[in-house]
Amino acid sequence: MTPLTRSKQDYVKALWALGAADAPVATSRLARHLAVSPPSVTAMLRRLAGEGLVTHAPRAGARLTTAGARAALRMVRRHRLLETFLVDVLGLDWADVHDDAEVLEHAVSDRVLAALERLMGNPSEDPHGHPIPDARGRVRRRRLWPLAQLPRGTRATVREMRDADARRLTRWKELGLVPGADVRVRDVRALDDVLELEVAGRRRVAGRAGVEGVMVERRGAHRARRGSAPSGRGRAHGTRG
Amino acid sequence: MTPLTRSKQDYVKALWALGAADAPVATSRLARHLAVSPPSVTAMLRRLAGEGLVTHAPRAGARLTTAGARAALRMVRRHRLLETFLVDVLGLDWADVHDDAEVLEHAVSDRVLAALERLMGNPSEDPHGHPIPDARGRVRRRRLWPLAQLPRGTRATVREMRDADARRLTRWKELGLVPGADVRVRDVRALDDVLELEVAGRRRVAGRAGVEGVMVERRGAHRARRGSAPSGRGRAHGTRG
DNA sequence: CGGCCGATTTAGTCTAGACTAACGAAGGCG
DNA sequence: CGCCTTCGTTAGTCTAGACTAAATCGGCCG
Repeated sequence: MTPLTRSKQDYVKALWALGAADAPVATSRLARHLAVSPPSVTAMLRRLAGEGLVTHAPRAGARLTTAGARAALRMVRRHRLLETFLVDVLGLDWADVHDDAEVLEHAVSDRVLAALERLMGNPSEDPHGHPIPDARGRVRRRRLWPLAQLPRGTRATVREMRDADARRLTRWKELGLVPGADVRVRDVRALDDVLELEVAGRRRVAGRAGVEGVMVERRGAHRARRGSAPSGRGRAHGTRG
Repeated sequence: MTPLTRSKQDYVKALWALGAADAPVATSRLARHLAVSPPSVTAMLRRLAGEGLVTHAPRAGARLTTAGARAALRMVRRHRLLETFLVDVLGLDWADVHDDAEVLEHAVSDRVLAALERLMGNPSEDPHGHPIPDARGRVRRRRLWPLAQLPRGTRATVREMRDADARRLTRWKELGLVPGADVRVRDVRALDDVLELEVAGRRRVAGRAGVEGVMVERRGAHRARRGSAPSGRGRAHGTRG
């Protein structure tokens, strides 16, 4: 099999990020995500289908095949290992490493990637808390909830920051919202869309939209309630990390 | 100015490597060096000339302009910093890092490069002994001689290994020919093209061609003799490191 | 001085991947 | 039931960078 071009790697990765569960991904969504025109997507999907990486029923969106998912996870793994390297070894700002990783993930050889991994002691998650797939493409799955949707009184631990936007990440860090941080939902002012939180012991106020993408693990007595669905992956603006 | 594409970066770098002193570089030589057909070179030289990076009198070879040399040195700097990183930080084999650096030099951002440099404590040469240009593109110049051309009795210190071929580099390492090693030329058997050396105290025999590319600094009493010219840069098979 | 040879350039194609413009299907609404 | 809007696809171009085949330049030799 021909090795995938950079572009193809980007497409399968995008399909993986957008393809929650099993729903096919719409051409236009993929186009938007990749900042590319819809006809370009159609053309590329045809090529990828030809290589057995996606299935593409015309006018019905695209879905990764098993081989496609494998290729995608390979890229996710590379991306996350590289982000970890950039933050933990090179000391770059976690809010800021996405774009570099985005380029490097296509450039490092398997050999270099393995050496990086060894150097870092085989990390299991990246700086944003995302689990790093192993070399065979297996990812740890967790039951995570969006912080924005916890009911009042819940205690939880921040686990993943699902956003690649530097400004939001920086803001979250300022608020203390980083993987591992303890949070308690002091109050939910639904009409205002405002959450009153306690993060690592400090009171914080945030809009629901402002913490969209902060994923937590619930702690203590409370269990999931009717309606607050656990989430495996990606809402609207994605799991790009 | 548009940022250079990967290909253009490769061309200017090749021109720099092949353009000893001031002589223009022949199309065919460039083609061979880049593993590309001569017409492709002609076309690319025209483009590069259009961007002011080379001068290209038709049928008279090409030469880097000042801007072109700057661009080339930027790539040389990146290449050498990356090789140093791959060897000193990641622990890869020095014989083996060329190809990885060749890819990564086009991919790392200035920010990441700066962080790597900081991490390594601003190294001044790469694992093969090549000086690393500073951020402004200045390179330390040394008076170096090809080991293969020293007269009998000379003592010298190995400084640079000018070859990117993994097998030769490995062999040199086995012989003890690494930057910093002390060498003495015990005998020159000109007719056989054989050198009898003492490397770090051990006797070694090598063909002249076998050590082509090993550059040394002369030590002790001897001075340069008529005919053994000092060399700034590159012989036939290049300064690719 | 003419011819030949090798090096270079011209001419014409190809590929991946993008684009715009325009056509067609399909669901929501009047 | 038919129309309109939206989304997806088709059709046709463009770019960078490569290629092969063929033409041409220039120098060396006889």
